[in-house]
Amino acid sequence: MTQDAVDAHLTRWRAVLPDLDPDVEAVVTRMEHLVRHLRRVKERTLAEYRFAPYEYATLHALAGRGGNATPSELTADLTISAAAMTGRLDALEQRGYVRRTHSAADRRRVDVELTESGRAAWVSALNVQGVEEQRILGVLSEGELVDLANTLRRVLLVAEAGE
Amino acid sequence: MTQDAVDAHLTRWRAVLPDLDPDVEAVVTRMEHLVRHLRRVKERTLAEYRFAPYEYATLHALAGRGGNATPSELTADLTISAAAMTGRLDALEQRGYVRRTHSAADRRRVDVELTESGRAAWVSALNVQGVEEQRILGVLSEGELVDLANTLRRVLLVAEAGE
DNA sequence: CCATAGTATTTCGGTACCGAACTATTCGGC
DNA sequence: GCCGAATAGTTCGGTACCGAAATACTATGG
Repeated sequence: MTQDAVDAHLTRWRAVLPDLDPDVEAVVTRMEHLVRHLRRVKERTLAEYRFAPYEYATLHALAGRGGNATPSELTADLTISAAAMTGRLDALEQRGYVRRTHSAADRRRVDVELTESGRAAWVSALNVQGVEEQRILGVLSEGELVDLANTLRRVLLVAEAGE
Repeated sequence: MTQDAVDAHLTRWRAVLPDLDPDVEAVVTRMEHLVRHLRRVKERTLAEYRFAPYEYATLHALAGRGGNATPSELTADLTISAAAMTGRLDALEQRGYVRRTHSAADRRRVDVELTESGRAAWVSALNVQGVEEQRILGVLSEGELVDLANTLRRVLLVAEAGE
């Protein structure tokens, strides 16, 4: 079987740390590599659409809530600080992708709305998303892919339970 | 089968984007969640040892090279900018964890050396690493774990080939 | 050997982020 | 109804990062 970068990584580290479990380490490190790979490809794609990753992520979260949300909701969805969200919305408002209005019902709150131009920008970048995911996971058969998804669910449930 | 956070995520997004492949999306999103989960647990652990994540990562890279390396090597290993590495080494030198000396052979170069105190700090934090990885992957049998590692290798090889 | 090109590292200017302090508004108990 | 506690959002001070310019040195071609 051909070696990947993680096999090399493991060989190197086993010399320094003989005690680590090679299979556990291999699984964790491969997931880290795959996630980073997809993130990089995504960032390159977004750059073509003149998007910073955080700008796209914010529009994506807003679109996921139907184009209307409060800063708090977006802050929670993206797990960033409230201060960071203020900065992101300032920039997106500047570019005309979102609109902020004080809520009439509760004047502490702000309603963030995706503009037409914001939605158009999001969709155009979205349409090329997922291509790389399909490409790399396409090496697996449909059955293998489903098995993989189910195996990862079992692991994630343990992770979530330990929070 | 019990639902995890990703099942909920998928249900929510399929309403907005009917075209996405649920199995591909499930695998990718679960890997992202697992990697983030492990990163968070690790950061919490490191905080107990008064380590910022980037400080530990730098010592770890240095230890992985036997305790001696140049800033360029560490920069490449961690894929950060050279400027960032200068800042990290400044901080680590301040805390007495590394020592910088001008290389005698090539005076442009700097030799970074892990001090005794630096190695001790690294080892103490290292000893509790991997516990969470073992815990969540412990739900799989040894055979399932090996299968998972091999499946991910196949996927990662495709990712690496596409660079 | 000298000029030029190349390399290793640091410095500089600017950005996104976080936690904490602050402002404006609403809620809850008396 | 009023006052203190709670909540939504923004502002502020500080940090780690990046890309580019600067610095210091080494290699190379004539």
